[in-house]
Amino acid sequence: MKIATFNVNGIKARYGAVSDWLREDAPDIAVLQEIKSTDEAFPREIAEEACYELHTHGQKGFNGVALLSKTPLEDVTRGLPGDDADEQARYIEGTAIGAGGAVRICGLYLPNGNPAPGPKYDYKLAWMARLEARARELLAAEEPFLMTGDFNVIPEDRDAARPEAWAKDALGLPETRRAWRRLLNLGLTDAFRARVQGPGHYSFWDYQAGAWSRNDGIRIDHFLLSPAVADRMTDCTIQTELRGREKPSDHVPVWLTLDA
DNA sequence: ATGGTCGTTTAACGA
Repeated sequence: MKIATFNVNGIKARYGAVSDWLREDAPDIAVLQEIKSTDEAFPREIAEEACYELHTHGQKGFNGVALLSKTPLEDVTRGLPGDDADEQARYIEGTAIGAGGAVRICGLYLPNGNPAPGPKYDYKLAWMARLEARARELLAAEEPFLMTGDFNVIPEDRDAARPEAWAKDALGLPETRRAWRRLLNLGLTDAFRARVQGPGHYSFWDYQAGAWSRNDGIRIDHFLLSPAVADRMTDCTIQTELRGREKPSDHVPVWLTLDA
């Protein structure tokens, strides 16, 4: 089973790119972020024409996440538990039933948090604490799961071309990295880092200042795997090539392959 | 130190 996460930066602007990607690369499950669309305005035919079941959790103009699956997902839920007043569409879960067993897919678009310090950074840290609580629940239930999406977290210096440029940014601040390590310390696996240790592997390049042409990137799109799912991983790769195409997103897909 | 680029929505705001 192949699962891909992709921050598309607007599903309408990326209609052609995402449509081509689904047909050519055919993930079994696609986890999308920043659809920037309401559920009603989402172009459903992008999924239907490529034979995907579609589940969206959108809002007008900003944020928004989606799950696309070749086979039906069970128990789809929307929103991250822990704050009933949170109106931002950043989280969706569904259970995939594969030959290797059931996996709970948690798709997320973690808050950017800039400027830091400030209320937006407070919201990011509170959101990360809620994500940790959700991970604890799933671990306690012994439910195999993965959390994937745009985490807006640069885990370590090797995950940025210029780490010094991010040291005081909400994506790279020590408190952000501590919250990330709390997730790892629960026993979750950073899938890409379990496969590749070296520097120079990124998933985002800013549109500005020729960041892509200078390979001035950061790795912020991740897969975190529960122990049972980590045991099933056979590969994890970044589809860097997509960033060089016409009218790209500023993020590229990250892929996870599980046995069966 | 500033501005540089996109997407959504149409004057800024978010990233």
